[in-house]
Amino acid sequence: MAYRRSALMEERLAGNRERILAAARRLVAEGGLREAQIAAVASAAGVSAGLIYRYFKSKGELFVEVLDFAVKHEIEILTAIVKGPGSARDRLHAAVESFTRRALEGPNLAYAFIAEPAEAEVDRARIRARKKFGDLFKAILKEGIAAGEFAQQDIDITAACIVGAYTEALVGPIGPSRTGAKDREKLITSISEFCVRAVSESASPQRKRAS
Amino acid sequence: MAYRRSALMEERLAGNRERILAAARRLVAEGGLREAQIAAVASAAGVSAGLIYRYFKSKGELFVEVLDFAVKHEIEILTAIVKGPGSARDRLHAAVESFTRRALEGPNLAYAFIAEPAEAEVDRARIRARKKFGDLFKAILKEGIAAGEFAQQDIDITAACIVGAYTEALVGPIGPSRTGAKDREKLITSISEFCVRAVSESASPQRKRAS
DNA sequence: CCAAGAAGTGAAGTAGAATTCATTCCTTGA
DNA sequence: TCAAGGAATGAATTCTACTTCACTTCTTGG
Repeated sequence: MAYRRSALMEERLAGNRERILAAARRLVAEGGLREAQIAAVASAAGVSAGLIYRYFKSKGELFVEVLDFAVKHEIEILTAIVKGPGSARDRLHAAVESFTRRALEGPNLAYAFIAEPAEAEVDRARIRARKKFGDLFKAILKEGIAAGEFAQQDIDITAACIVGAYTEALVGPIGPSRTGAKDREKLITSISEFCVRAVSESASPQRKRAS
Repeated sequence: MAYRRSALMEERLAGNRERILAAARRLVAEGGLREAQIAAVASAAGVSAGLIYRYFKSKGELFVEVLDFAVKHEIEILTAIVKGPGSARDRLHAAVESFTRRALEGPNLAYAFIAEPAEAEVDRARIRARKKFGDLFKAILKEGIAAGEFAQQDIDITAACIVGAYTEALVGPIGPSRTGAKDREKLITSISEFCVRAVSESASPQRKRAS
């Protein structure tokens, strides 16, 4: 027995792992999953391509971890809003606003997580993430409907519509190129207001004909 | 000169072309662009992979044609609704309902055409298509806002939100993917109503900020 | 029926990325 | 200091598609 992991070594290994993850995160944020190839990640992390496979079973697994990390952060923030004070309407508005604002700040990260196709594993992780986001919205919807703030509606479908609405509205601006900071605020506000209106009772009755 | 295309032959060739396109369409509808590889299309069309390149310059060109075909059909139907009679609200409802109903008949086709990224050429075609859909909704929105039926809002962003909402609810991971005909009607109705509510003035005035 | 030439084939060529693995470099404990 | 064995390397391999092309089959007009 001439070799055993020392605490120092253990730390160094953990450092490697973290550096690989950080590099992957950075590359995705900068250029989307497209640009985040194993060779590029390795080079950015200052390790060899082969080493990545000592820490992660596959490329997919690495990026599932990257995605989960970001989603976890996102969910924490949104959960705080959802469980926080205020009317359902205000919280819904705040949640959408918060999400879209951060999405616009790290464009490609959001794009990657929302729309960019990837390995089957990553896709599955993305679906889990979307479900989690949907669940948060469902919680607000349930309360809002119970409180009479929102119109009667199917919360599953509405939650899907909300996630879809802000996703689509974001994908345009964050996919191809960045939008100016000025338009950005407008975009954030418009999306949030769209979502709030969408769940609220309409002013004029649904039946109403052109007047 | 011992060979010249006869009318019969001409017809046969056109048939091949059509069969290739049909196979591509079917594969996309079933499994998205992912599943629609040249080899698979060839096999589904009953021709060799090589033959496809006699009819289409590249994979991208083939799928641009597939996309354009579907979009053209869709646009025609929606245009008729948009330019038809009725209040803006009714027409918006009808347009979303019409689109979602048909989308449910071929789920992934809609998704692939609206959301799934692909070859650069296909992406460009997709962006054109999206713009066309967006323009149709924008036309209704403009009229509805002018007529006082809808709330004041940014029509570009709203149009994107509408497209995103029904897309996600139809084929996204949150919405139900395979449902019975009974739920289907519910889904169609819920989505359409969501969209109409989303553009209409809310019953209770909306605060700009939680105060 | 035959030869010219198009239609059609599908295996080989390519290309871009992921993954492996023989080899080298390090760390550790005796 | 040394050797055992893990850590790290990166070129070679594998994988997965698209695309080409040398060859075969079919159609046509004489």
